[in-house]
Amino acid sequence: MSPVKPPPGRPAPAKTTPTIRTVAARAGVSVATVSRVVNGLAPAHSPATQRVRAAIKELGFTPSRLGRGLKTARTSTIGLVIPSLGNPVFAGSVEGVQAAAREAGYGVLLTATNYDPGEEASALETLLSHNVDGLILTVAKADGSALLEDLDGRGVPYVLVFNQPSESHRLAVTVDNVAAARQVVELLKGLGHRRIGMVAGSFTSSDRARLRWLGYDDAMVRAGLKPAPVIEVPFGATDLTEQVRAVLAAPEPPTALFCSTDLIAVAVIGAATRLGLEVPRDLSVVGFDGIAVTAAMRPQLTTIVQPTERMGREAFGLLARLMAAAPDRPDIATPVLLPYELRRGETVGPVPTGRPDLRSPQEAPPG
Amino acid sequence: MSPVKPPPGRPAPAKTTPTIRTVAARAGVSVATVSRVVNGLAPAHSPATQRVRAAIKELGFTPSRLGRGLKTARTSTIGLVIPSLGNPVFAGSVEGVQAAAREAGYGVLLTATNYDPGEEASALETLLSHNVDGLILTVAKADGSALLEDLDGRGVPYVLVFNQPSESHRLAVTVDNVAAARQVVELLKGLGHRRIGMVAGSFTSSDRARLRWLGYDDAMVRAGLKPAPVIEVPFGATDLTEQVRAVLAAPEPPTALFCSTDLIAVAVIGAATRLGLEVPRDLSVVGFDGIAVTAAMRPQLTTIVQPTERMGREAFGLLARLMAAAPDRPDIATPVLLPYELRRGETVGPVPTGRPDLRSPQEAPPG
DNA sequence: CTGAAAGCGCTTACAG
DNA sequence: CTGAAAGCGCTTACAG
Repeated sequence: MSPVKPPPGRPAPAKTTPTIRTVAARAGVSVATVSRVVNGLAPAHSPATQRVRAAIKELGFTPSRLGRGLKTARTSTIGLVIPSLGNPVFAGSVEGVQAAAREAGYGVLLTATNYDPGEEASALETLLSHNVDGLILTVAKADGSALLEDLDGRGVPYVLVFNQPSESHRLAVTVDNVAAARQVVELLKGLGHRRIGMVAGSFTSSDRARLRWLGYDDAMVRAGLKPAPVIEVPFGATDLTEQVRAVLAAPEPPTALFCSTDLIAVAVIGAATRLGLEVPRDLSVVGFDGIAVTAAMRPQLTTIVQPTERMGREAFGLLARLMAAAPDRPDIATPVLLPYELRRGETVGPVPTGRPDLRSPQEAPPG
Repeated sequence: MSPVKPPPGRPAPAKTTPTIRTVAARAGVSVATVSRVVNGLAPAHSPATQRVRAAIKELGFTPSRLGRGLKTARTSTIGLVIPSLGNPVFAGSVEGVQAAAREAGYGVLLTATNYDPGEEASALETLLSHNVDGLILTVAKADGSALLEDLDGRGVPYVLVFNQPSESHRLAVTVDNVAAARQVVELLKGLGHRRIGMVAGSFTSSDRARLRWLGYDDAMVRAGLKPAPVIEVPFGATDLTEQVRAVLAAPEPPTALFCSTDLIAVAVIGAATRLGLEVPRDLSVVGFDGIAVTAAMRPQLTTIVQPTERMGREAFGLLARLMAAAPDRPDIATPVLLPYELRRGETVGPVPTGRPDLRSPQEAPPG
């Protein structure tokens, strides 16, 4: 009566997956011998080994990770926690982690937390309940994080990416956010800008944003310039017209805006355009991250390019060492600060000599 | 001699993870009872249950998925295969899958194939070796795929995302790519465009690209217009200046370009800008996908917006039904075609009346 | 060089 | 309602 039947030629796929026992029977040896062959612990050319190899091939046997894992307390699986895939900068590190992990025979269990510190804890719980051997994390903040303390206490190996902890015992792969931000300010200053503002993602969701602000603030002060109050915007916001209008309508508006991420920079440029300004003629804009799409855009975004894929790869490398080391020797590896690159792009230019006045009538200066 | 010692206050974290046996001993019951309590099979208020619950809490016990998995042949883990995270359109579906999976207590093992059909097979092997309960895939092509045949043969439950197979027995969550592409052509035609070109990602890496071209071709013919030969570009290319120059330097160059993805559209707009053209004044451009960053850009990209996160969620929903069903009843679910939206944006306009001549001198028309 | 046996942490008929 | 026991697929001392 069933409307669709499989073609009669194809028999029911009741083929049960072969186990080590099936293989042993087929090869006429014990399961121990099969296990040794699979793990490379058997003599390479003995007749028994030959027969086992043949049986494995004929049966298409793959050892179950569950059985193995139960015995060895290892799953060859790591957990990866990131704020969001919506930002391609994280996509880059995920690809790096994933590629390195695959080469090493590890699986990657992925979770996104949507920049919500509350979700971080539950994501971690989920991953831990899947018996991951280690973790690679990008969290809201690395310093004084109860979450990380907890992980330390449990003795779970982990490595941070993007986070830049001040406590050096926490392993992290990142760039020098402070130095990079300083360099942005210096570039802008070199172009003649004195009033440089900063737009940043929410500090409570991103210690990187805060670090970049620190670098901005420091460089401004050193250069004898007055840092402007930071404009914090929520992550994921695509329309920043009102924020940009507000900052440009101030009495002494900035001539350049440093954004803590490329995504914010794109939104700022979009907002400026909508307000009738042209970038960089009327306003210089700099981002941070170096996501691919900003290289294709015209004008090409000026930004700090992070080696995201490499960051992911190196993070897995560190984690692998950690997982291989005895649990009481976590000092086997040290934090990694990777080089970044300031891509000059086309969104910065000299100080505008005059530009559309965005102040609303009632705010216009006397005269 | 070790330079850094843990503070003496904190004892060595030798705390061994509690097992079902530990809990049983603590509560003075058998492991069977603990198992029943954990799985909600014990009487809710019996004294034994109470004691077990207390012991679980005191010990911080979480059942090992390895032990459970060995018994039940389930890992509560699914595999997710996508071409690349570099394209945010996939990031969206990944987030959807991941969120739905987490809510259902499933872990998601992620792998990217870099649009390489060869990597698809090895990625699948890796995932299967991790004993995933099911798979969600975006592959190069769904029709006549040896990979999918193999999966069918093995009886592994899987659901496709983005792929739009013509064979209806393959479960997929996608949009109607052909219809959407037609709609783009109709929009352009309504604006007066007659010479509409198409730039597409490599057909061999993406059956979606081919389907969108099919829709384009069909709509052109129906409208009495002449379809131009498709310009295939490799995935991941950010500089399309030469390709765009070539197509616009042709004798009867297109006045509008339909791109099979947003990322390609962004690159095409960048190339046009570099060539001294203004979009949409000199050239109309339409994308496909609706990735977030194109909403922030000015001019805002005209594109087909796919509900990517929802696609991911629905895919997991289908897979969950499949995994719950008996292996011989795969007909429990049917393919899902989700609605898309044509976002008008700002990159399309009327046919240009005149624009910079991109033909090189030797190609200039006589006179 | 190879095998018999114990055991990793669970679940689940089977008794009682 | 609860427990004793078998067994899921492996690995690994321990003998031989």
